[in-house]
Amino acid sequence: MMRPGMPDSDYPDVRRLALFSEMADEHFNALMRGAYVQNFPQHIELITEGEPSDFLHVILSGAVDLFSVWNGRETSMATARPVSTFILAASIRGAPYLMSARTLEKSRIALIPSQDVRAIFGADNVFARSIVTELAHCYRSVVKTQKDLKLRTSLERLANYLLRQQSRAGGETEFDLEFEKRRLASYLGMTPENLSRAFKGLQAYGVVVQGNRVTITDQQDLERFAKPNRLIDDPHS
Amino acid sequence: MMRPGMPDSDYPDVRRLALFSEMADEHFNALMRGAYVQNFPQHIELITEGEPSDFLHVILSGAVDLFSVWNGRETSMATARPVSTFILAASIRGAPYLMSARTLEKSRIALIPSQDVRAIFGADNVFARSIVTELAHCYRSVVKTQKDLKLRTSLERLANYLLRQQSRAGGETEFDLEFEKRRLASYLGMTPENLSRAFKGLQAYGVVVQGNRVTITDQQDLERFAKPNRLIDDPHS
DNA sequence: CTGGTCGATTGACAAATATCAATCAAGCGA
DNA sequence: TCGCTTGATTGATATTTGTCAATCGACCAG
Repeated sequence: MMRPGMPDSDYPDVRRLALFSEMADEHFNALMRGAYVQNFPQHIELITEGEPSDFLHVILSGAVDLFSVWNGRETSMATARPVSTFILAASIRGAPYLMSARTLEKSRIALIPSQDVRAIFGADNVFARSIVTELAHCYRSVVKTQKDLKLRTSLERLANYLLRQQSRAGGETEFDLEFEKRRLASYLGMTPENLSRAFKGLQAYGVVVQGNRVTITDQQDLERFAKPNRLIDDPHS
Repeated sequence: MMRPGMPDSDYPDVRRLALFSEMADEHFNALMRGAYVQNFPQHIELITEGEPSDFLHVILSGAVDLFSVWNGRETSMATARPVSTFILAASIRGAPYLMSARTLEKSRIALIPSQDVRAIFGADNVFARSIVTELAHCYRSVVKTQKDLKLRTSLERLANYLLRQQSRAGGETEFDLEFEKRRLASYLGMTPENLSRAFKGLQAYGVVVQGNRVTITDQQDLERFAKPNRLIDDPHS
């Protein structure tokens, strides 16, 4: 592993995160000095659930899948994309990871020792406030996902997912799925076979899929079916 | 509504919560002075999802159901029992509630203005740290619930739920379900009809149910089926 | 006591979802 | 280019779960 000392060139990207953007320079620099940066190839397991959490992770480039396993079954819980942190809660609590993490592609990851995070947290009120905001946001995200899972059928989940992606892509009629369909299926809580059928089922509402490319020919119609709701689908509210 | 000023007699109960137990007296008292306390009858809706969150709620006695609604469907997300807080995340962020809340029985609830919480948060580092700990705990709880939902069948969820309840009840062979079966069903993500059948299905593993009373005649056997896991079922880890 | 109400249970059936096996199609290295 | 591998799709089928209707049973008010 590399020795502490994140390259200065990575500072601005990290600094731009809401979690770090408001804190004092002095404290930010202290955090960065203790951090490692590593480049990982595709399909590397970064974190195994159950292990003690020693680092806060910041993904600088690439993509990371957060997943969980039980009794031989596996499910994708979330995807971390640059630039964002993951497993903040475990770091803060010093508790074991609840999720595993693996790279979906070649990824550049910064590792900030959890003890440093906790130390700076005590020294910098602004940082403390940012952590609270971030944690509250994470919590609300999971609650939304849980509502999605419990209140909707798989077809409805897919329809709303597509609308959210479309919105993320700037509202364009056409956009690309950001990852493999098998992972999307797992994320949405269904099998790959069922995802295929669900896409077919949405043809009736103007959804066309060719490979990774999705076209929404009649957004109104899809929305009438999907009934998106800001308390589930709006990532910011 | 009562005027601010929580009765002094309620102070100790609130103070005992991890969220408030470490903070300075001065700040705690300031929070309490701005708080209201109200007694609510059974089946009163305290909070409606989507509304702005003006108060941090503390349940002093009784029980509160946190639930969500979408497209005419409803699901129970969690139960708040004394003494604990709920909707901390919404209060902190000043964001709309993601869940509704209703009393399950006659309940006594303290309402602490969110703005007071945010003010004291800025003034008291110890309190800030407690909030972070609490939020991280809440986040991890929801992640566990999501793993439970996505990785297990309804029969497995029920089996593990019973083992958790048994543990909560001190590990006794016999214990009572803490709420209506229809709500339990909703909490576990199934219909009441299916819950009935699931209980029957667990007879094969030594589970006996009479009304609200559950007897686990062969814990080993039930555990072999349920395969409890600390990263899903341990509320503390 | 006696209806009446509400939740729990049961059975029959329908819908949703998963599983298994086969095939298809794109990407890639020799 | 040709196989080879991997993921996606499809069809057939099984399992799980939900729905609907009926009944049961506890509790409560009169």
